[in-house]
Amino acid sequence: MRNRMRRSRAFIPTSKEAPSDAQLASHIFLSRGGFISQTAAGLYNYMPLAKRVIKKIENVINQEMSKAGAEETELSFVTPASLWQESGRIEKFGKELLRFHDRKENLFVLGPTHEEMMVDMVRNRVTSYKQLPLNLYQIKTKFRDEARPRFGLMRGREFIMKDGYSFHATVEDLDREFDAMEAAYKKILTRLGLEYRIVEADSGAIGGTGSKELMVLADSGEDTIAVCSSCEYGANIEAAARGLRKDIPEAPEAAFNKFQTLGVKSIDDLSQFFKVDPYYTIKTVAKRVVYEDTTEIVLFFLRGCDNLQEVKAVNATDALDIVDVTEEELLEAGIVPGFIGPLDQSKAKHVIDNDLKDAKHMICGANELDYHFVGVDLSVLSEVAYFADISEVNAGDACPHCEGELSFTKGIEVGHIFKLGTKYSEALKAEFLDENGKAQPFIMGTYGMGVSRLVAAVIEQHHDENGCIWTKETAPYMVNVMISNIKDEAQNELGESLYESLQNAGVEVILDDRKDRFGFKMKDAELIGFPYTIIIGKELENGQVQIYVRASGEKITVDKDIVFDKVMELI
RNA sequence: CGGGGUGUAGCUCAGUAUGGUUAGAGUACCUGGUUUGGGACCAGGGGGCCGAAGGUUCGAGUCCUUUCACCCCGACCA
Repeated sequence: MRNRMRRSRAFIPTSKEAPSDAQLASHIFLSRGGFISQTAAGLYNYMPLAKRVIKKIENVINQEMSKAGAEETELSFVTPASLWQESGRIEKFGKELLRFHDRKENLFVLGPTHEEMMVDMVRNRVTSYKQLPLNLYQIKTKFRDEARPRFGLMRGREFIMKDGYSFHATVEDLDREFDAMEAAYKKILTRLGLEYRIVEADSGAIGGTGSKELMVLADSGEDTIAVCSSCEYGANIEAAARGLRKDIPEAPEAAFNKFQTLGVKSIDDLSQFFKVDPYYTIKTVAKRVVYEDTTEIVLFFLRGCDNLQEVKAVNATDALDIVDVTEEELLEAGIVPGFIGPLDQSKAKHVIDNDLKDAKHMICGANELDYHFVGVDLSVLSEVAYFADISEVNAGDACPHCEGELSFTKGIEVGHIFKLGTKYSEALKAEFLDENGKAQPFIMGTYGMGVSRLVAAVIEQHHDENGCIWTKETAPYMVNVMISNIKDEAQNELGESLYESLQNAGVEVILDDRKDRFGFKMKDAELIGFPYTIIIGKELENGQVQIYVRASGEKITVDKDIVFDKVMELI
């Protein structure tokens, strides 16, 4: 049977040059390799090769979800805004929600995630604890009108995501399912051939607990994650915790006193002025904290050697957002920039880092121009002040779980799972009757995985200067049969017969039967990244062909009669 | 959403300070020929509303105004 998986007939528009705006390897090679084409900011067409890769990733996800007992669904992409009003998220999501009216002037949004839709589908249809648990998912295009889409498939406005939602009668059952989903996600990433890390994360605007992100490790990743050198601990820097500090510097002995410190404002100046380690100084970060309808100045206090982690700060203050504050605004509030200390609780709300609880021998601002206190003992504040974890971990800090050390690495967030609890089921009044006949809101979990982002992530982790290197489970074609010179009868004949026998054996194979020269076709094969290319060329005179292994770059010379068996063995 | 940049051939870009033949190059494409183990060579050829609208001018890719799009830094981002 003849088919069209011939390079001479296929639509695979490769090119030597990448779009001028492409920065990431995945963006460059997916564009050059004829996988994707851009239509507008953050919008891409998937050309045949990309579509094949996407299908392969989806297959792996479907298989593992099926094994884990989850059922596939597909919800409408256009969703009524009324559901978003019901959950209260229409305001929170803001401009990322693309809204529009239909001909009857009803308001709709393009689904950026489908909690509301899924809960709406299930409510009043699942009404008894006997019907639980339930795990439903879909793989579908999502749309988020990102303020700044970038990096090709990595961060588009339109993207494909697998989003799953589970419904439970008890918290224990949710915990069980959550662990099962984590295990399934690990299997998926392992099968796709990715090196990854599961990290603790901030649950963000969607709310919930037990938040974990699946990070594909790559230098180009947008997220910074802290990982332990000896145990499994890993966390997004937004949520990373640390153990007790071991090498505490020698404390400066001094009785409580006020010192004149002319013009000494920064931590650097301060530690030099008093010749003490910044560990014993108190850093103040003043911010304006934004709530739904008000804002206020909040002072965050940390050890001089630490930095404020803004996501933690937002969580600690229960705020919507945190923005910078100007010196003028501080002065207006009676606060003296450069000389702020935690001993005056009257001017603004204070949040003190946990690591400062009961700290002694400290140096801090005296809330008076050009004066600092030394020998400060913060235990006086233990009962009155508000303490929280607001500091960002540093490389070299101790692991919170073992004797190891934390270091930073970059990751691409390809999955996020967390426990929603009853947030949406309560808002949408989705309830079931429990064993006592009492109405209870569903206890929910949610499990997301970025399919189109995974396409990019595979390439970020697997490429070289010549192009893509697809893993076995992601390759658009496993074998590329290349006829070096199509005018050569013998080469042609062998190419055609190998092409056919591999197809009959169920191998995904493409035949490069183009009239181009050897070098051109090799470069093209490397750019696209087929795992194996059978080179039928000059060596055929000696009855031999070569198998080019894309990942290693090696060329295995084999007798033409055993090449089929050899390939079947390799793949 | 703030700050900046760029729009000229399918793609990558010159040309715009100082307005003036028929708007260029490389690459890709078509024809013919030579070539066939690392993105070949020779010859010929097609391809453009110079992002859009308005204006200044005898004359605008070039100057002015408006607008749209795309990109970069930041903010944002289940």
